[in-house]
Amino acid sequence: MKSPTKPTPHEATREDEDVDFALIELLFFAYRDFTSDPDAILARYDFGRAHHRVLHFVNRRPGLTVAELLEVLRITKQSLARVLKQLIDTGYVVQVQGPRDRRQRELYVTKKGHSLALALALPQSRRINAALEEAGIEDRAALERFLKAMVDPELRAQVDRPPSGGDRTSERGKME
Amino acid sequence: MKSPTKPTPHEATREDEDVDFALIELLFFAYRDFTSDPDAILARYDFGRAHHRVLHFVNRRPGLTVAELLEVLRITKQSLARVLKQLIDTGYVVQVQGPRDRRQRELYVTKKGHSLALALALPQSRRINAALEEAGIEDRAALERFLKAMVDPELRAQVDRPPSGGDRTSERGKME
DNA sequence: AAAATTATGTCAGCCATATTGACATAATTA
DNA sequence: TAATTATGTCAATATGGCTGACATAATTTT
Repeated sequence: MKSPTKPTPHEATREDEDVDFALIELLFFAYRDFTSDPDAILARYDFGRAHHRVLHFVNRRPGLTVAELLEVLRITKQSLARVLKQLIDTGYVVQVQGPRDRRQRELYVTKKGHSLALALALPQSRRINAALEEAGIEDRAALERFLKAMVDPELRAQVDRPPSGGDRTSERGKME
Repeated sequence: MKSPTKPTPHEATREDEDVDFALIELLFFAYRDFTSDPDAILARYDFGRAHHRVLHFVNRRPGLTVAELLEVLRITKQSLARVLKQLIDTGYVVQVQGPRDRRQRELYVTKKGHSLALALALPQSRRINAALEEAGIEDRAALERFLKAMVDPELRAQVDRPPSGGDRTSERGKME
């Protein structure tokens, strides 16, 4: 009857039950709105999400090198270049020659950059807090464990890297 | 001493404590890897993430109209156009003239589209399940509540819309 | 010391995905 | 009949990715 080449609508099948569409969609919607918060702010600075991500990680990991930033963002050098240059040219980020290895450029936010990073993070933080309360989350640690477990195992080191001590000179570098 | 115009590195301040950087970053990393799963598959079809999102929602909300799809994806008609056209031309999605309003085009996946949607969702679902187990999540409902609470309140209706009953003809439409 | 490697920067070009604004058509509603 | 609505399409533009090639300086290896 129905030629197999003529496309026709199709119903869900039994296998659909095996797939966790609920959480897949919830993650999509949650992240969609989570990232929408800073957009309005960024537009006022003629910045985009790419600038946001760079600024965020430089703020959180002061002294980060270019190579490390590329690994965290999972983008290429060329993709980073323009965005980073703009942030430097407009005084949000500075580069410092690496003390151990002078080829490296350690990245730091300026006061201006720190302020903007904070301003961008604030609405996101508020959204998170509101959601935690609204959902009546008691076990916040469980939520953190879940999100961390969503990360590729070999990349989880990136998650644990936030500026704990303050002195990062001993953390990185293959001084053998 | 230090001219205020010359950018210099800057330290974290007290306000940083008020911001939930931990969860902000966890969301970033979790979502980064969550979306990376389907990419390898999509590349084999010469599709991108835009195709994935369209296919996902058409699969999950059969009979969705173009306007509804635009609202869910939060993109413009023109952004959708090319991607949707490609999916239709290659037989993954079909349009059916709306029965109530013949201006509308109801969107449906074909069998081919359904298969691909499922194939794309599978690794994501597996990642979620692995993370739930690994994190020892007992209260899955709490996680769902949290994610849903992250969504803008006025947009939460979109979250609840998945095809529950199977018969969707009575769910939507403004028949009073 | 010379050679190889590494970290960074830059150039040129390409692609995917998003945007806005304008306009056309058909169908519905007023 | 007139206005509105749902969709489609055209043109132009922006952003943020990509690859490949090449240059420079600094470090490491030989």
